[in-house]
Amino acid sequence: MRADAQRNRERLIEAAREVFREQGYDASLDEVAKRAGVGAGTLYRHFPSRDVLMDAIMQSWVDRVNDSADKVLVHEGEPRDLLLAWFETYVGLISMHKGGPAKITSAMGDQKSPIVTKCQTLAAATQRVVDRLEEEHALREHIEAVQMCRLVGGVAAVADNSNLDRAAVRPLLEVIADGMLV
Amino acid sequence: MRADAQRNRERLIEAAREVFREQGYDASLDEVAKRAGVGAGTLYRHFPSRDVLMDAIMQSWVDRVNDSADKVLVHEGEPRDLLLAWFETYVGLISMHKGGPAKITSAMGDQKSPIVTKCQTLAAATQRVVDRLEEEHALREHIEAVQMCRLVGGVAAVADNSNLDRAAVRPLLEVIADGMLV
DNA sequence: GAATATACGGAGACACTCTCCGTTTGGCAA
DNA sequence: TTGCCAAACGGAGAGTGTCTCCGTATATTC
Repeated sequence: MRADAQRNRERLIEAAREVFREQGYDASLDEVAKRAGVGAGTLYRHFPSRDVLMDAIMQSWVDRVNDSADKVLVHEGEPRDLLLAWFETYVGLISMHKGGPAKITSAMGDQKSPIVTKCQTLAAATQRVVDRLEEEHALREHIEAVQMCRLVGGVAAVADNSNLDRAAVRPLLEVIADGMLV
Repeated sequence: MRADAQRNRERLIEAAREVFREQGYDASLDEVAKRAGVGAGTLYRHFPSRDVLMDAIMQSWVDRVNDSADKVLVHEGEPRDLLLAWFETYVGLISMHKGGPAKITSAMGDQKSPIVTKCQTLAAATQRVVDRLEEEHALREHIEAVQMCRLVGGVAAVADNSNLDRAAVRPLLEVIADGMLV
């Protein structure tokens, strides 16, 4: 890749991160291009769709997901606490941008989505939590990581849309946890 | 209201019903106006926003919600079956249009939403189910109807976005039910 | 330093929302 | 029945956003 192309790509990602954080996932892409100081054509050449741009933004996020799972899994204690800690972490991770929860959760399981890799990262991290709980025989049968992602993602999407705070989300997560634990 | 205004209003609702069913909640409103054979101005005079139009479409739906709750409540049997029957009914009711689940669920609890009345109808129907289950002492403590609506609505939204079928939704609803029952 | 592939920029086509205002019409009073 | 006018209509067009096309500029290679 040419040096100027590389530079523009990075500027665009940085600008998009800013704009999306300020205005949510629906922000104008022309605004992103303008803020990056490039033409609209340049943006669309690098990132043919909003989703591809989103995916690029989230590179550093992948590391954060894995770190968070590590952190949750070192905690010793009740399975219920572990599971709830992961749920709250999960909600936090997918709620970085307005509209994020719905976007990510609806891509969950769709192999053709531009953000598959992100979903797989999340699913894999959740799988680690599931594995741990299964070792401890704490989970009911037939509970799969993808179901966890969908349920918790659904709650996160509702919370995102309705501007619910942590306190309102907690009991919803508790219901899900209680429905999954023996 | 003048006779022509009344007629146009009805035509618009009918056209919107069609267009939204075909193209989802995001369909073009100009298309609705065109299909109804009226100008855009007429549409916006009758229905200042998409939500107000949505609300009008759903008039007949209110009756359906109440009928459905009646039907579910006559069934004798295990509390779990009753609850799951209501959940599946609920998902069906809010999934009539693409984008409906997210729309309805995010308006749940927002007093300023143009579709409050619809949400209240749903919440009231759910409350009837909650009341029945509480009579039977089948529910855990601190379970509220609005939480049920949010959880089940979240699942419905995910299913809507990801095109999940009934079979994939069922286990998610079971987790929620098990998390709520004693 | 010339040649060439690569990338840039932004004008503009297209789509959608919503408003404004000149025109038309339904309904009532005489 | 007629004439009036408030009520309602329609659609052009302004505002905003998406995305493409292609003439121009520049990084890289030899």
